[in-house]
Order: sequence, then structure tokens, then C-alpha cells
Amino acid sequence: MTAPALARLAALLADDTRAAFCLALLDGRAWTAGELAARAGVAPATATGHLHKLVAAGLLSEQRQGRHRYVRLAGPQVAHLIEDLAAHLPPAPAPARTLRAATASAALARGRTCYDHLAGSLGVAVTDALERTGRLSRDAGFALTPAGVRWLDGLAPVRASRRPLVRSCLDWTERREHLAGAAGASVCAYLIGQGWVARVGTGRAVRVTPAGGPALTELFGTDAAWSA
Amino acid sequence: MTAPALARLAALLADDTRAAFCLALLDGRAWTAGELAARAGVAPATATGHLHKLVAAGLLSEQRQGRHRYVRLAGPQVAHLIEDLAAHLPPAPAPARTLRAATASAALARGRTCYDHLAGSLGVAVTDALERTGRLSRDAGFALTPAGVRWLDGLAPVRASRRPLVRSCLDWTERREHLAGAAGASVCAYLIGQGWVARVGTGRAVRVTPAGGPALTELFGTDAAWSA
DNA sequence: CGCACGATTCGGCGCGTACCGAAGTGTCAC
DNA sequence: GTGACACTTCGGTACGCGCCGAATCGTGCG
Repeated sequence: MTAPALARLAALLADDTRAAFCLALLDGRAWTAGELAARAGVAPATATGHLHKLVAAGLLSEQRQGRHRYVRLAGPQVAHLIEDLAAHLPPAPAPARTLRAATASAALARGRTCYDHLAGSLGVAVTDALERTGRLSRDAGFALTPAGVRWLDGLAPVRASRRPLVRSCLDWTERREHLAGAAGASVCAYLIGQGWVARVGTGRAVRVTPAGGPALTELFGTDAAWSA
Repeated sequence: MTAPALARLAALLADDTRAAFCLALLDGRAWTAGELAARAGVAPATATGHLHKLVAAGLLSEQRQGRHRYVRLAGPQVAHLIEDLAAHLPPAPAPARTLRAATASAALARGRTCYDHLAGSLGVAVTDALERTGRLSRDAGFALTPAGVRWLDGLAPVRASRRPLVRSCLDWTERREHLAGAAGASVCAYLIGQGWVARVGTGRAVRVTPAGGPALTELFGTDAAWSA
């Protein structure tokens, strides 16, 4: 559209602190203003100002509870926008400085949630497995096959909504597309609900549980090394 | 990724002048620095600085010819990034102020190129026609059907590349997805090459030619009002 | 009730950067 | 060669905005 409108939108993410907020919120959960401030390393007063801008612009939705202000991404479109932008970043930067940081980023690369679906090598592996078993095709687009639609219906019915059933999300660690959209969210919720995939610590990272390895092998009819 | 990296990328588009440059360049052609400066309403000196940043960041590629500096988007990914961002803008703003502006924006809404594929209501109409004739499916993703792949091969073979054959692009006038990716570029080039679709003036706007109406009706086996 | 705490508002500081005019460099035309 | 032109570099101005400390408001706990 008009240049100023585009610039205003971009400007929301063009600040280190606001960008840090958005990346933290990519886990799909609600954070308090204070948590975000601490995470980004700024004073609470600074965080307040940023949150006002992000909420006013519609990127974040807020919910007040007592003396806390909870804030989350306004929806999957916003999450998709941010991941999309992140996917266009310079190839493969920033080696980890400390051992702690290295293990944390390795865990993130292995598996994580991207708002409400799986990403990282786990997300890509699930997507690959779906393709190998004929439930997903990426030859001429990115779509579930009829068999894939039936499989998903049996697994965890997706309620109809305006949200696209399937969309691809480009991963910034793997540089490959993986399953997103309502179907991606459904699969992720199912795997976590079954206890086959679990969150690690408090962040976005997830891992395959001991019970999950065999279960995933059976679910996808393939013997990928899920436990990696 | 890291917040500062994301912020740096966003900052490139977070300026009215640079945003205007990028939107102008969305037509996929090469512009001179002077043309862009005039379009954005800034002095040549200002444009030089902005172009340096955009080129250094890899969003634009430059080509020097004599005393001219030609500049274009660095590739389809960049075009996609910008259109993607534009698609997330507030719904439907800015009514046109003048008659001239109104006719220009109406022409853009009717049909335009989005870097290298068709967009606007024409782009959506073509996509709809492909779906109606069983060449494209968006039930469980966004993909060409086998029939669609055969049709495209007969029409204008797409050379293999790392670029995805099919991808969807969300339109900011129509708010609907339309065909993009290598297939979208191929269809657009074919229609323009046949003289069925032609550029209007010097901008991004395109229209269906008189010869194009019947031709499109035959091509898509449907009687949509192509000439609209 | 009174204290602790999260969040907010306000005022002021300082950096980053967008902008331009003027002067300089290279290229093309005559 | 000389002039016109596209673009660039440089210097300087001005404005926006991110940041914080301190004071305030409101809520929850003891």
C-alpha cells in the first residue's frame, strides 16, 4: 500500500527491545510486562511504552489480571509475519558464546514451537515423515493429500475457521519448510497432549519424550531417529 | 533469531523513503537512483544514502551503466518479503484524494504485477479460474493438481530451480491468495508475451487487452468477465 | 490498615539518523 | 575541450525516539 503505512508497520519491529519482545512471545504464551522487560534487559518503564505501541498497532493483545498485565501475540497471522521476517535474515550467524547458550540454542534448533506448531529439526522431520508416508505433497505446492486429510481427521479433528488448514512456515535453523496453519497446530497439540513431545524448561524448546520415540515411529510408519 | 538482527532488517523498511523505494521496485524492473528519488520526493543525495543501505543489506542489487545506477530487488524472496509485510497492514485505508489518484489506484486494484506474477483482482481471477477448472486446489494447502502441472508444462515449461514452483501470495487489495512462485511468474510472462495482458503506463498496473478477453475465456474454459 | 510489588506516567537526557545544499567525480554529447 | 547531467561525498542541522530515575496509581498480602 502506501509507503508510510508500510514504514510504520516495519518500525514496530525495528527496535531491539520490541523485536526481543516479539521473539519471546513467539512461544504463543502470555507474558507479563515485567517478564518481557527482564528478558529484554530494559527498565519496566521502557517496556510499558513499547507494549503500548505494539498493542495499539494490533500486533499484541493484552489482558489485565489484577496488578499484572498479560500480553500475547494477537494471532497466528502476527506470528507468521514475524517468523517470515526472521526467515529472511542473513544465513547462519552468531555462534554461541557460552556453553549454556550453546546447549540452549542447540535445544531450540532440535525442536521448538513456532507459536502453535512444531519447528526446528523436529518440525522438519515430522513434515518429512508426512511426505514420505504420502500424507503431504510439496511437488506442486505445499498441501495435504486426500490421505493426509483423512489421517488428520482421525487424529484430531480441526474445527473449521477462516484460518487456512495448511500453510508452510520457513524455518530459520533448518532453512526448510515445515507444516504450519491449523493442521500444524493440531498435530503439535496432539503430540504434546499425548505426552510424546514435551516442553523443555520455560522457553520455546521442546523434545521428544522417551515414550514419544516409539509412538512417533508407529504413527508415521518410519524409523527416523526421533529421540535425537 | 537474535533480536538485533531482526530489528536491523525491519529498520531497513521502517523509513518512509526506503519503503517508497521498495514499493516502487515491486514492479520487478530496474530503476535509476534519480527516478526513485523523484518518486519518493527526496533529494538525490538522500536517495544515495538509502540505496547504499539497501544494497549493503542485500535487499537490492545494483548495476552501473555509464553515469546511471540501476537498482532492482535482489530476487523473488525480497519481493515476497515486502508483499508479505504489506499484506499485514491495517485492512483497507486511504481513500483516494484526487480523480487522478482514484483512477490510478483503481487500475492497480484491477490488475498489477507483483514482482513477476499477476496480482489484484486479475491475479485472483486467474487463480480462481485455475481452481474452477481443476488445475489448482486450495482445499488442503495451495498446490497445482497433476492436471495443472501438465497444463503448465504445455503452456510454458518452467525451468527447474531452487525456487518453489508454487506459492501463494496474499493480495493487499483483494485480501485473497493468488498464484505466485515460479508457476505464477511463468503464467504472467506467458500472458504478457501473448499480448493478452499488457502493462498500463509506466507503473505496475496491467490490463486485459481486447484480444485477451476471448483468449483467456478459451484458455481457462470459463466465461468470466475478463475485460472488466 | 499498611506494606510490597507490578505497572504506569512524567521529565529530561542523549544518540541515531533523515534531510539538504554545496562541492566534487565520472560519463556522455557536441 | 567544454558543458550538461547523473550520481556521490561531505558537513551541518534538526527531529524523533529509546532510555532511565523518580514519583504515582492500583492491587494483593499479611
